[in-house]
Amino acid sequence: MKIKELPENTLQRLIIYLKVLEHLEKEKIDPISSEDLAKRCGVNSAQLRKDLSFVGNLGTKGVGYSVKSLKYSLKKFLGRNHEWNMILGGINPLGKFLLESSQLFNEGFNFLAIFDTREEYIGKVYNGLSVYNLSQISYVVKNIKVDIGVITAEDVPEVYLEAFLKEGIRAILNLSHVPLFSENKEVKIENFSFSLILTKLSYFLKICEENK
Amino acid sequence: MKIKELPENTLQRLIIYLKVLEHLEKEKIDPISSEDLAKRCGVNSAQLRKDLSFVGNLGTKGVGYSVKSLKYSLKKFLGRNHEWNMILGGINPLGKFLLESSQLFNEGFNFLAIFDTREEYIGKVYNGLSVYNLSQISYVVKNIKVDIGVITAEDVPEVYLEAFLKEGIRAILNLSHVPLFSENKEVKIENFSFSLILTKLSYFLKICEENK
DNA sequence: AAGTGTGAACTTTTTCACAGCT
DNA sequence: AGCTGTGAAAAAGTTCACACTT
Repeated sequence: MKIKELPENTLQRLIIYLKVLEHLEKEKIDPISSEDLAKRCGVNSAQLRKDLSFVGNLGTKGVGYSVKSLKYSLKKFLGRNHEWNMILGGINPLGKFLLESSQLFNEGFNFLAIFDTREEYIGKVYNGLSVYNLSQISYVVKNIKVDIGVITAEDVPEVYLEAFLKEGIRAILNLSHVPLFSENKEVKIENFSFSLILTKLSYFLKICEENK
Repeated sequence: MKIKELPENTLQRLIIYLKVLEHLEKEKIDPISSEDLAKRCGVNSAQLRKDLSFVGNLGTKGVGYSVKSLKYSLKKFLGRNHEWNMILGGINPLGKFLLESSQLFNEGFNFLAIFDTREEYIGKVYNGLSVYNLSQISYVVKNIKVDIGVITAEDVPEVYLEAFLKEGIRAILNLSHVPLFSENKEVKIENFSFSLILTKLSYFLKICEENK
């Protein structure tokens, strides 16, 4: 059944289901029906069941889903059942925030090193990690398997991307203000910025104002 | 032509086009063809032209698009041609980062007040703004038009949501770890967390490993 | 000659509705 | 009786391909 490729939107929703389930565990609601869970996730129940069918046959007919085991299945399916090694490109307030985030650490996303291109930052230590010169990345990364490269640098984000890809890093989170892309289909780049998501809201507000 | 409603994915892409155009302005490339711009935005040219057709007839046949005027049209269409007032719910490292972000400020997203439910934070000042008790929100917000409510609180994000909605705030950015939804179609809630976007990458990496 | 704007064809995603299990 | 899992139908989104403008 896993032949069909997972649509991007389904992936996004599966992650939301997981987040809501993690929250639900504390409320001792168990089992939960697709109807109930769907409502808490802002989707309809057919959608939720179809989405979950990509993961497997997880429910019990006539009963619903076990919160605990559904959460476990989703975590495993999403690759969140073990840890991932990350490096940071560019040290700045956002980078510092991520380095210090216990939430990310607890979810298995660990930073191993920091890189920067600006001389004045090389050698400084943040959250127990040294800042290395980006040009030295090959040496630093030689003995560790880096899974994810996070770019926070605002000056030359594309230089960090290039360096990361050259090291064979396939998964990139780009948090700079300029979206980055790669022709290479083996590489996955996620672009995010707060102004991007706030602009979605500003569009919504503009439409609201027009309809008055 | 504006009769048809804008698909969510089109909105997201329009914002990316805007971001790339802003970057492009510095490179003095002008005019630009849909082919060229599309490549820089990770989409195909038909998609880009179709997306832009929601905004209007912006190009010149046989020539392409003026970078400057396309940027301007997009900004206006997306509601980014003026300022928006925001309030923050919950003071913590992420909240502090957002308050201090000059990027957001420069793009017209301004924080006006901070709210929290925890006594020990009330009265403190961050980036020139006082922290008010959430229960006092009606008084504080009485004379200002709040456009966007940003929730960073990790303890009881739903309490902040409820308070914001009661004040008539229609646009919510929820950065807590638990996704929030509203039945009310007049309200737009954007849910985001770094672990959500990193989980997209962890899924990608898991699939990569399986195919080896 | 070059490149937009857009109906029409195609593809993907969502919703419906119900067979089938507990 | 209740609720899942899923084909089939409906809706939405993407790509094609070309008429048309500069």
